[in-house]
Amino acid sequence: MKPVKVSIAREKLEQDILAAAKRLFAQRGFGGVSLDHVAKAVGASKQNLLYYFPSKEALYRRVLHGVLDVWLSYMDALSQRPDDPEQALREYIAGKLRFSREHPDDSRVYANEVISGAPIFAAEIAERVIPALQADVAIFNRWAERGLCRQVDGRHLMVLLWASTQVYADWSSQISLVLGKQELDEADFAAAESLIVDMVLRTVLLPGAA
Amino acid sequence: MKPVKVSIAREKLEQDILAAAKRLFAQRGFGGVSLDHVAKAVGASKQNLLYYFPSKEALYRRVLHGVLDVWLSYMDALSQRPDDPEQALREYIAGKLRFSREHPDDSRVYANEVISGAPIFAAEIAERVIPALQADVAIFNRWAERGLCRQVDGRHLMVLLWASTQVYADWSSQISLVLGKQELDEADFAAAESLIVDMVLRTVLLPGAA
DNA sequence: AATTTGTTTTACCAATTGGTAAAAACCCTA
DNA sequence: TAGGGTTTTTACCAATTGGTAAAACAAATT
Repeated sequence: MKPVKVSIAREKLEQDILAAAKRLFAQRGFGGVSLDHVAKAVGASKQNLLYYFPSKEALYRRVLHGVLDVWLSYMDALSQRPDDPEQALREYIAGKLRFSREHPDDSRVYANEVISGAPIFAAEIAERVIPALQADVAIFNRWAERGLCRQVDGRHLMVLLWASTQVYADWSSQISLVLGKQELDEADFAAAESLIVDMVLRTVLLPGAA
Repeated sequence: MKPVKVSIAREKLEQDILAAAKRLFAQRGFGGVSLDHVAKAVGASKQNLLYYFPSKEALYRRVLHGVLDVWLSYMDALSQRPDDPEQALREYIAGKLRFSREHPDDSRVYANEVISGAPIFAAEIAERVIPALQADVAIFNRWAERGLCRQVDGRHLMVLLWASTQVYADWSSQISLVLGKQELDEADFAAAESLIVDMVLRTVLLPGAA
């Protein structure tokens, strides 16, 4: 078994291509991006790009795979605090909003794929996202059973959490218009976080809890 | 001033083209759709299509314009009940979810445009959506002033309402996976509505109110 | 220095892209 | 039924699309 040797230069160009492709796919979707766009964005030739990624779909899959890695890495906050729903939810929401802030293009690529009906990534979503989600839902249900929180449909609650946090990445252009500024800043994300946390805790926590 | 005479056939084909274009733009975005796709979908030739719509962008603008009409028509529920926040919000949420259910492609076309940064429709969004939104926010603020509801940032609340209702159109493929069914049905929308209404009312209504 | 391996460039390709020009067919009314 | 306007078809076009084949170049190994 030969060790896979990869030169620094190769690694770098490959990463550059992936980064440029992510930005373009986020903005224009799969169909709106040509290999030539991506190649020009990194100062390489289309044929050189095709040496690294054998087809446009292969490139897209690689981008999407990386996006899903990032997306999922922000999703395991619930399991970190299995006995404290309030803190767990606070951290989950904060994490998801941080994802929107730090990785808006990842969010947009993902959103584009999902809006299109996930023609290419349905299988991987089913294999990787759904189990992660079901784990989170299970945590909810355990809290409810133990009397730590109210009974709510965890699946719809998760959908609502995704929607209300990722909208600050995917819809940032429109939200900027709404807020009357060029782009969203820290204060906007803080305001969003406090509203979402407030809503979710009011809904999920027991009336008695402070 | 000649009366604009339009034959039935013409009207029909034009509407067919717009409908097919909407479906395709919803699924693949602007860049992912070719005039030939649209033409084939309605059984016409590309050149015939270009007789009705002089360019691809013109077609897209017409589709988007219609989408915005529909989108806005579901947005004025708040002003209908200026003295009853609870009922107004219930109806607003119900209406927005109905929009997601009845016009998912409109929602997706709009989402695609916004995710792309609204390159073509930023001006029209600023002219038509933002005023409508500001009117809604003003209604909120008046309620709060009159002591009918709690003080919340109406702009972020509206964003949250858009996000949590439209996600049931734009992300229906993923939500279906989450719920383990082929497509969303009435019960799913009812569950979503009850959760969203519950959350929003808990957040917006005064503690004293029933 | 020669050879192997890895990378980039040059030269193509057929199909598709958005769009134009003009001829042909259609339809209504005088 | 002839004419005029409306709609559709035919015939193009240059540019771009994703992709292939092979030659040229570069880097490491012997």
